[in-house]
Amino acid sequence: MNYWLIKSEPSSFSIQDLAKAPKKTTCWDGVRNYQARNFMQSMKKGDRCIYYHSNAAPPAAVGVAEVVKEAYPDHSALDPTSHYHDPKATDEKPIWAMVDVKLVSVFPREISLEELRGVKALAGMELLRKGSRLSVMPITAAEFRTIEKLAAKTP
DNA sequence: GCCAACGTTGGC
DNA sequence: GCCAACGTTGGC
Repeated sequence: MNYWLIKSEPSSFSIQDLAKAPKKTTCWDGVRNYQARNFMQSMKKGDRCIYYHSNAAPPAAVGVAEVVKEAYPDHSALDPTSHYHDPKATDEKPIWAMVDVKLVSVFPREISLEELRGVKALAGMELLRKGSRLSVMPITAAEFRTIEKLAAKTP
């Protein structure tokens, strides 16, 4: 099993939205970055993802989701009315991919970016690199567990 | 293949 | 709203 961190802007789709979604599941569409797409394509069913709120006040790790469907074409790229439409995408070459993720848990408290930065065991995470903009990134099992433990205890 | 211009991300 | 960092585009 592999571990990942996935970003979403709560104003567009928050973890609370995921909790309210049918079967608490959503397709992770709209990824338009090749590196992030490639990471998504290597996701396996059962992999766990830290759900992270970007562009939030404060930006924070807010819960855990599970991959329930492996990469398949992102149909929003083919939809001219979609905000995520990509004119270069075709049925034969959809270019972009998405996975389905299901909510596992909403953390009892959010762990802000500021707090994450203060944790030594997390110092190697891509998320904390200056200028990091990747919306899907791998993390280690140790990092995943560290974040889970942080969420469970009061600061 | 270089690189300037531009658009986007995301923290603050 | 600002702006730094980055990715993409397109002229050459």
